[in-house]
Amino acid sequence: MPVDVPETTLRSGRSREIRATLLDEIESGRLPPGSALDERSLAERFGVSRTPVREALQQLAARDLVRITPRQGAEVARMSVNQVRGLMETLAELEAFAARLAARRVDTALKERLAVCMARCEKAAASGGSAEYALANSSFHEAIFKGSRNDYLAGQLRAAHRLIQRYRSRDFQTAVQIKRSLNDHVAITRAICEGDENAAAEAMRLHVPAGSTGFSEFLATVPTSFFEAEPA
Amino acid sequence: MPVDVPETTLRSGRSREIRATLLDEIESGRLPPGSALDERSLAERFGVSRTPVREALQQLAARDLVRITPRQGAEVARMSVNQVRGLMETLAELEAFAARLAARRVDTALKERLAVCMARCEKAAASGGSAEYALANSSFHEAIFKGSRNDYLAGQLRAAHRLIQRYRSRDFQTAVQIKRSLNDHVAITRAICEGDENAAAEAMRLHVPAGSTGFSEFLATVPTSFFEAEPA
DNA sequence: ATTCATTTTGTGGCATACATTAATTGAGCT
DNA sequence: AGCTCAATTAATGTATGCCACAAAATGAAT
Repeated sequence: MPVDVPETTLRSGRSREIRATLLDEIESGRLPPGSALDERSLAERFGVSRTPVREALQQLAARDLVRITPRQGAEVARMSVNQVRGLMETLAELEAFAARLAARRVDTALKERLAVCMARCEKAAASGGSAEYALANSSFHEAIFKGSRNDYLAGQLRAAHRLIQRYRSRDFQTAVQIKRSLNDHVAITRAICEGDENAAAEAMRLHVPAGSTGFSEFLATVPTSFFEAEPA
Repeated sequence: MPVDVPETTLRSGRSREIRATLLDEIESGRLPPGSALDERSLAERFGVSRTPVREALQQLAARDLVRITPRQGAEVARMSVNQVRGLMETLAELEAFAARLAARRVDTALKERLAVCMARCEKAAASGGSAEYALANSSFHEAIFKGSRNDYLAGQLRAAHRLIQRYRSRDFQTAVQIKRSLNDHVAITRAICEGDENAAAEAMRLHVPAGSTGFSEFLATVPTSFFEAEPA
């Protein structure tokens, strides 16, 4: 089917574009865990052949966001309860370590970025928008990732967040949760700015709902269909 | 149609087979960082078309073992010195955390596995084989990964080891290094078996050449061609 | 001789066609 | 009717070819 006028002509990056779109839809929860990913449907939807779709799926599968069963197709990956627990446990530790490094290596640029993010969080908390606060919260954590000055660590943290995100989309629903989060942020920010590693790490560890008792509460909010049978 | 010898006819999993082979060759250092990965050459070498080769490369690229530059081809990924530093730093922390969890959750099965691995390490150290000790060392660490009872953490640790492995293939060359490693193992094993989390974590942190002063020594052993220019 | 524009060539990206296998359906039998 | 098994179907896996882009090679002008 010749597309008469080469309007696009940018014939590079189709696969990446598809991967990014699927990634966003999986992360946001529009494609919940267990959704079937039919190559033909996706190809038709994106107006391309199956080839770039397959490549996008392969890459997402290598990142554990998609599960490809040979000869049986692809679906949005499900995690077992134990996997979720392990991921949360590890995430808490990695976030705490990032906070520790940020405190160890803090400079004026980081302090300014944290101040900006905190202002944004407070504004979002005041306006009461749940989605708005979630975004502000992400920017706060991202600032700490960068502040750790450890690109590998930052990458691992982003990957872990991508995996857990869709299981957490129900966070920040209540004003109480937002208030608690904001208080934690204040403590974390102070510890980092004072260069107190241990305080920063400990404050962050408590902030992530895994070190504390929040995990069972958290699990209760996740639809059972999101979970995989145990052996994984 | 007679006279049709079915050759292999195991026509399923071509792509996975290729991926596994390339993974092994990258890990082992037979394909050092910077090696060009030409799709047509690889296809010819494996006796397949470019399609499964491409899929294997895409998956390896998603795991940061291969770098694909659009319209310019693939090569075995190089890391910048800063990336190596960050990876080692994170690896030390993750290993320490795994040791902590193993100490917290230790049972008789883990104690037995550790005893077996320690015996194997001592035997390898006595026989003096560098490659042999490296394998025994891996089994020791793997036992701790399993002992952490955290599959996600174990997976991240294995991935990190895969990334750093080819930069470390020159470890355990001298008897002094092996002796030091073995001493560390003794301390780690004792702490885990006693259920002393803090001691286990600290002993492991010192064991990984990153927390201690060993990093510059380590860097000195890596060929400069393995490194990427800084911005990454 | 050096530099810049042009052509050439090689390689990657995507589409299309074919092969293979798992799921499905329906006929035949108990 | 229920079950078994085979033919069909539908989807994945692989092969092949065309096209676009980037680096290398070539040639012209300064």
